[in-house]
Amino acid sequence: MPSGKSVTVPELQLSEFVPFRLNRLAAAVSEHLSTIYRERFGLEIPEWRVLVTIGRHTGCTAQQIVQSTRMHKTRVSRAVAALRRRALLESAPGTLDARELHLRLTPSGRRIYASLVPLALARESELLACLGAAQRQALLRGMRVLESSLGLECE
Amino acid sequence: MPSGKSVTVPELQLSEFVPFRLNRLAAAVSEHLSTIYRERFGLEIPEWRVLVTIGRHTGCTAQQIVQSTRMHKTRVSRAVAALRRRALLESAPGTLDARELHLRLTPSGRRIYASLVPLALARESELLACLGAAQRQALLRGMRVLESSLGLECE
DNA sequence: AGTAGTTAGTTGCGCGCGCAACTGTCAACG
DNA sequence: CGTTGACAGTTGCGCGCGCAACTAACTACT
Repeated sequence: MPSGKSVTVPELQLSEFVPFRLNRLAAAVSEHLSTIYRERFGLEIPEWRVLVTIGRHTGCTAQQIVQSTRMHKTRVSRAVAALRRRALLESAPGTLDARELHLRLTPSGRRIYASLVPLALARESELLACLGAAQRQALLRGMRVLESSLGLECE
Repeated sequence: MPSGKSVTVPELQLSEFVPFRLNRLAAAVSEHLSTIYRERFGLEIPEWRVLVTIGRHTGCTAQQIVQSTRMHKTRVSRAVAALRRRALLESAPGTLDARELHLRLTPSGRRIYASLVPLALARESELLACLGAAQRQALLRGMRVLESSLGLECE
């Protein structure tokens, strides 16, 4: 007969728990990055994502932004509205389908895009600079596998 | 004299941009994990984190939870209040310092803790199961380096 | 053509978050 | 002691988010 002592409950240390660590890491990176587009250009994350997506895919629709960023459609809608208020993008109803709005940057929107992208890419490089080349490759490959396993593939 | 063509603006593909990928990955993992503690136990993420932390460190204070989880103190305060409402934890003012509240799980809180932790650890294993042992090690090591570089060390 | 079902995008609503201000307690210093 | 400043924790407030419901436009089927 076993002793009266209760079974050992496995311990969970939050700071070693991968889901928690991912959240914390993502939050810290976002925080670090947000100074670029928030303080210097008054953009929030959703607006920044929309701006970048339209910058690459001129004339794309809100629906395409939803698919490529996996943001909720209301979030996209509000980010587009905010950018339109600031005259950083224009929209025109599609000729074939009048429901969809084709979006493109205005000159001032494109100006911000052009000055923001190099800064963002530089920040990304700084972030990864603490890793050796092989380590960086391994990390990115691991992330890719996780993304694929979770069905996060895009485009 | 260079041609009149404007300099090529470097392109940024969001789905290749590490900060975006980290956010998306963390959100997907949280979503995947949340079914455990939300649907089955009616807990939200902050409550789950507090529960786990107190489960490991009986008698700890809110301040210690803030430090070890890096959550905002108001978020901790509200999570503690929610758990107390459900009688999953008790609090007692410190004998040495009456400002701090020492927190510990009630029997029913400990029961939930004991059934939740193995499920969460299993989910973490499932998540990482798509990676080979070496790949997993490399990913975790890379994350550790990033965390350290961003000052996210705990305990 | 007319109707039903679907899709693109917007909006009202409730909620959880972080900020700032607050209460209560402790420590330091004259 | 009394006062001043720091600290633990709570609360009022504004805001951005996602859900659900909505409008408008397209498609399909009879």
